[in-house]
Order: sequence, then C-alpha cells, then structure tokens
Amino acid sequence: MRIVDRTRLSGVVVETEAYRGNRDPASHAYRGETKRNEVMFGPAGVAYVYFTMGVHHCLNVTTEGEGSAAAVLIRAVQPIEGKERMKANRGITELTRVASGPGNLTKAFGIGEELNGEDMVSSGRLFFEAGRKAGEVEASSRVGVSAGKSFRWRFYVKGSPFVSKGRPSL
DNA sequence: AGATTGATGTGCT
DNA sequence: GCACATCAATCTA
Repeated sequence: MRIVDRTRLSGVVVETEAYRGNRDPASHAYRGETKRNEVMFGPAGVAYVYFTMGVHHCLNVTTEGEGSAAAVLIRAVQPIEGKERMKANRGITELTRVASGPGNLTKAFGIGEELNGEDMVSSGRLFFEAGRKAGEVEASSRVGVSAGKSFRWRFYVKGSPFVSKGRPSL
C-alpha cells in the first residue's frame, strides 16, 4: 500500500523474489556493501529503491535485520485502490499490465529514489498491510538474473494475470 | 580513466 | 524473438 497526495494507491503483491546478499551471486550485496545497496545492510522493514538499466526503478524490502543484507524484490502488484491514477502514471489502459513488473509497478505507484531508505514500519506513505489474499502461491526460478539461476526464489500467485511474465513451466 | 553490465520494458521483425 | 533505450555502480587497465 502506498499513499500519495492523500490518494490511496493500494494493491495486492502477487509476485516477489528473494535476494540474500551473502550467498546469492545475483544480489547487489553479494560482493559487499556499496553506496547503492547500503540500505540492504541496515535494519529490516526498510524500502530499498534502486535505479537500474538506466530507465527503471525497482522496489525491495529489507529482511532479516541488520548485517544480513537480505531483501525481497516486489515484482508485481494487483491494483486495488487508485487504479485510474496508476493507469495515468503508466499511460496505459490495461489494468493487468499497470504494475506487472518491477519497473512498471514503481512507475504506477510513483515510487522514486526519494523513498529509498524509507522505514515501512513507521512510514505514513509507503507500507504493507496484512489481510489480503490473492490466491495460491507458487515458487519458480527467478527472472532476469544471469547468476544464481538455480535458486527457486521467485514466488507468485498461481494463475494471476497480474504477474510480470507468462506462467513459467517451472 | 574508460569499458562493461545490469534484479527491465517496449516495440518492431 | 531480438534489438534498443539509457545511466550509474563496478570492474579492468
């Protein structure tokens, strides 16, 4: 759930990926702490927003507490509130693609680098709520990484049209 | 200092 | 399916 200008932009997370800095070659934190990933090394429950491919932002949430450099990448969201606003942000009309992908969802929710390091536990503008359930969860190999492919650390809602890629055959 | 490469998305062939 | 946009952190010399 994200709050922007008193407008509620909310949705159900339907796709995530896990990254664990120490033993995950695909993680930004794999080779140690850097300026970009420093928030991953901080406390858990903090938003880690980074810029990649020169064009896109990605939203992560740190986990496991200080020093472990673990995070969860939010890959796709099913919009619930503020659908029109999100569509306008993305410039498209198909709801299923508004937030179907890491770069897409940050744009739809208006998430930028100013939210990097935001404490999602106490924040009034970016946080999670419990209680929504979109469907059955399934695991698969991760998407868009060249290293550590053997880890099945992608989790998504089975059969959801809001996930980023076509259903993997696992 | 210069080259390379990404936790991507879109549009064209 | 493949090329391309676009930039900053990281790696190489």
